[in-house]
Amino acid sequence: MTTDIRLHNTASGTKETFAPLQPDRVTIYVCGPTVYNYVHIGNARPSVVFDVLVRLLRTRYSEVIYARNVTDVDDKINRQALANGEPIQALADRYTLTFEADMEALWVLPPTVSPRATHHIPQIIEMIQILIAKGHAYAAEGHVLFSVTTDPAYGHLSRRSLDDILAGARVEIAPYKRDPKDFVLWKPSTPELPGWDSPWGRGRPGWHIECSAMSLSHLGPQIDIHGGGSDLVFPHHENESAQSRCALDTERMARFWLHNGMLTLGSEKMSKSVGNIELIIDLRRRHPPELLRYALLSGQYRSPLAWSPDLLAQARASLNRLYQALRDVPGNDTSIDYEHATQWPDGVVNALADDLNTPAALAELHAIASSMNRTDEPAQAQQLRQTLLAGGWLLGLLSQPAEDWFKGADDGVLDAHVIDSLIEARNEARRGKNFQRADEIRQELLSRGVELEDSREGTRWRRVNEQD
RNA sequence: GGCUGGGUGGCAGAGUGGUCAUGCAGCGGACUGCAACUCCGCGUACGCCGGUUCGAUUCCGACCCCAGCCUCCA
Repeated sequence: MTTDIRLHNTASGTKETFAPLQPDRVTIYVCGPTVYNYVHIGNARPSVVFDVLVRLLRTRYSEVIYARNVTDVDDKINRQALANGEPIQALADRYTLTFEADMEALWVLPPTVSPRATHHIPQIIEMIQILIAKGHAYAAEGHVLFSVTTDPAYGHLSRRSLDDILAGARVEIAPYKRDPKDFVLWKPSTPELPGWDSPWGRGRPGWHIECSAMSLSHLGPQIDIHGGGSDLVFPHHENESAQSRCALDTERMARFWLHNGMLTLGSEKMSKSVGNIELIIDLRRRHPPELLRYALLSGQYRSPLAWSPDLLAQARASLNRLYQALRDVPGNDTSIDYEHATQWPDGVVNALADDLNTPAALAELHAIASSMNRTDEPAQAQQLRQTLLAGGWLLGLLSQPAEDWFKGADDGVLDAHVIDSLIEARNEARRGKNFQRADEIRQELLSRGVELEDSREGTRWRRVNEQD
């Protein structure tokens, strides 16, 4: 009897037991980045969090179709391209590639499909036409707008009434809108901007309709899970839901709406507009990517997470402990295919099944590591090692050899051969009881970022990163 | 102002109506030439005020504080 997967559904505000629409097939859509710059670590949270969810789902369901889109037509992209003096598409392509490289570095498995908005213009136009035909949208002055008052369920996701939304309106209302709350499905483009011919003239899609069309194209009219950052609940997901339901005559767009909390830096949401961001590409230069991933998973996904140097230092120490256990029980298991493993550690699975409780899951990894450290039965130690690695796989952690974690990339200052020869010199001194000389060498190595450990099997070393 | 979510020990962060989270840091011990690693043991906690209860950090109410969102590209 496997534990039910329970997920917090934004639409209901409660944890619900997960069951897909089809018994053995799960569809999941997550809003990816708008590619107009390098992404920051806050942008990576949904990718990492939903990567863990997909890993968990894949242990239970034979087919998990995961779509994570790329928004590659957007006014921010247009502005940035203009500022750079480069073609818009070139800029979008470039940052799509850097985003994918960042995700790969964070050990995020590639989604099943990574649809791009510009590849779905016909589907977007078709969806808009359906909405117009059904009376849910109208064209005005080259724009097409969604008429929110035609959707009785509008507001169901963010749980606010139309009155609440109106009361909060703080922007100038365009004259062509029938209702202040109506939002854009299509807008006209000037000749220098990206545009496509449409029944309403040359233009480009609004942000929300892109996701509705891509989700429909790849996953169908109703999906099991829709994920994204909590800042997308309103208006983005509310609008997406309205478009999809109204165009497709479905009761719900997604069975489950999942939203991750924001990363904060300096007690405020990490965001480009505020300027308090840490780009992944910069963080990767200073820290092992796995450490960044551990840090992201150290908090429950719905809570805000304060990004700080201390968070990284603690992630480093925690990973040291896990890898230390693996280092003490070497195994030849690099070729194991965890996607086909049959045994997953119950503690980790149960923690993740409870609304992706990654902190509890990490605690389970530490419990397994402690058992490994305590046992003196080699067979049991090996079994625990496999368990730890399987649990680590679920979280997307611990999939590199322990030696690689501790020794890291050659930093160009002190290569491994030099370190090994210094260690040999020190051990020669130790054998001659010249402890003063031995300690000098150890201190010399430490000052260059290498810490030694004398174990029964010999002397080991690891790099200590003062940049965490 | 409205709508969400949250306030746990030095830090991060789970969880529970009455025994333990976990990691880091700290303290004592074992191991070690000394360290490191590891092991054993220890400590400090549930924002505030009421209520329910034999008993509340956990349930209920008020209050205070914090974060996110409040649309057409912030």
